[in-house]
Amino acid sequence: MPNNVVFDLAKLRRNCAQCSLHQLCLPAGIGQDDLDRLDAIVHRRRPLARSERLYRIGDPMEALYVAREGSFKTVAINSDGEEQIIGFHLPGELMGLDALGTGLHRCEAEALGPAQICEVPLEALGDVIHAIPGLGTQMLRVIGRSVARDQDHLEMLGRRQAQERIAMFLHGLSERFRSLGHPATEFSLPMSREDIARFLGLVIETVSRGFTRLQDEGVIKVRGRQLRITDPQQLESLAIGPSDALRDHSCSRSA
Amino acid sequence: MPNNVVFDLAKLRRNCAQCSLHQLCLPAGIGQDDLDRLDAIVHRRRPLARSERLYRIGDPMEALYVAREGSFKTVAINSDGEEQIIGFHLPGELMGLDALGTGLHRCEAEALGPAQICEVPLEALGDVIHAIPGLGTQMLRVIGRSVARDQDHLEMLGRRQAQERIAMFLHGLSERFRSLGHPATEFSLPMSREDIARFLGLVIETVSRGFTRLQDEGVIKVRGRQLRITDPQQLESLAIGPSDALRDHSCSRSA
DNA sequence: CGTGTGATTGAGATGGGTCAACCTCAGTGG
DNA sequence: CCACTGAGGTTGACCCATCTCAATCACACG
Repeated sequence: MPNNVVFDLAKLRRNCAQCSLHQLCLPAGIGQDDLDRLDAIVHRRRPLARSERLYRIGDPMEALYVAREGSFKTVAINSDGEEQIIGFHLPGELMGLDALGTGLHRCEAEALGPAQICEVPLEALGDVIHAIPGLGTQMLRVIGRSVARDQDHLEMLGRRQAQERIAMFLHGLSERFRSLGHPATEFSLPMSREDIARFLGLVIETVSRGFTRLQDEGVIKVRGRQLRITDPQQLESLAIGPSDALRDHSCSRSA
Repeated sequence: MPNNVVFDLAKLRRNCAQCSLHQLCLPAGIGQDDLDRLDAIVHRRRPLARSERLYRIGDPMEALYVAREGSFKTVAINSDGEEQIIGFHLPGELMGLDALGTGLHRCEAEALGPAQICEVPLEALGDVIHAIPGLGTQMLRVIGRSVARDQDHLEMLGRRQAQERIAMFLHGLSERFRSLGHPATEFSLPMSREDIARFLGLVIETVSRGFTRLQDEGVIKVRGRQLRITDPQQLESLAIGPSDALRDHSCSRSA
């Protein structure tokens, strides 16, 4: 694979520019030197197959990972074997922060399909953070986004009805695809219904019924994992501020 | 109150040693110089009264905060005004990470009772992190613990029954009191039933019933906010691995 | 053309939400 | 000293969203 190192580096750099690492290294107008230094420490790993794991619960933290191709899920498993999906990670998104606290991973990261990743070894990271001004701040920002996502997730599990959760999930996924440059209204779900259910704190049948209902309402069109959002507006209003949406309707009629 | 500055600083340092900042600055055998430097940037603020807010949603991030006396809650409020409590913060625990991502706070931090805090101004923090080797790593560790707590919370909201949630909550609170050097089996709840409900993703009546039921089962004794854990063992087995506990019982009898 | 895995659908059971009454107690004022 | 008041907490009755259990479907794969 490393048949041509120069070519490889160039390709890597191009990739970094369009993955979440670009938010980690580029924004403050990073120089070419620093960029090279960063590129030099980023490892690639052999491709992963579906259901292969990047790390398991209890593994010592060795690196931060970025999905380069393919998607991942991070899963927490409690004492009685129940799984809770903590997050899904599309190409360009970060994984591995769960071990920051203890140095041991508390989740599993599992490929949802064939995948490739970039890996930033932990010890190298410390050096580079010190060497490149602003990188530490940037990294905090990336971590912060991850924290924010967890908190949105919390809010969703704490207060929302099944149907709202499903709408929020699809809407969020659509936005993430959009920001990756993929079509936002037609894509294929990288994860199973089971995974969705365990992410949303629901049971698979409820997810299935929710999809069917959204389809009956003309909001989406699903067939297996293939999804088309036929009424993005409506999906959005179901997702953000469900009662707002209702209020909007009634207000605009009465006012 | 700041009648004697020298005395004040000494007191502050003593306080830092026993609050979560000690995990942030002391562990790698930090020198006296660095400790002084850290002490110098830590602000105190005037005492806060019950229901006063440290920051509000949308406020720019200015500092990290540590509860010094009294407890806090951090609350997310969604589009239709529903509140989800993201976390409770006992003395020595950190607040303010929620703004790392965007630089704007996405939660409110509100004092549950009379409280005092220490404050680490953000810009000073950056300097000190660079100046004190190992502090950055330590800070990542503290952040990691906060992430871990959010993920436990997620797991709880996603998969657990009301009664398990309540047991987990009380058990976790008890552990935190223990690690603060307070009695772990008898304490007063810093938050209302309402707050507990909104933290657990339940309604207040369910929390109340849950308490009553735990009391009927002889696990706790509650009167208002005063709580005694009469059977810590049983509480723990309800909290961690509910079905394990059941399995244990039946196994130990049959095997 | 079976066989298995994932998804959908239906029917029935139930945990916990909703609504409403009531209790407890601290604070206040007569 | 007692009655009133209001906020927080408890309890009960009812109901519904979601879970459970089970049958069926869809489709990929050997």
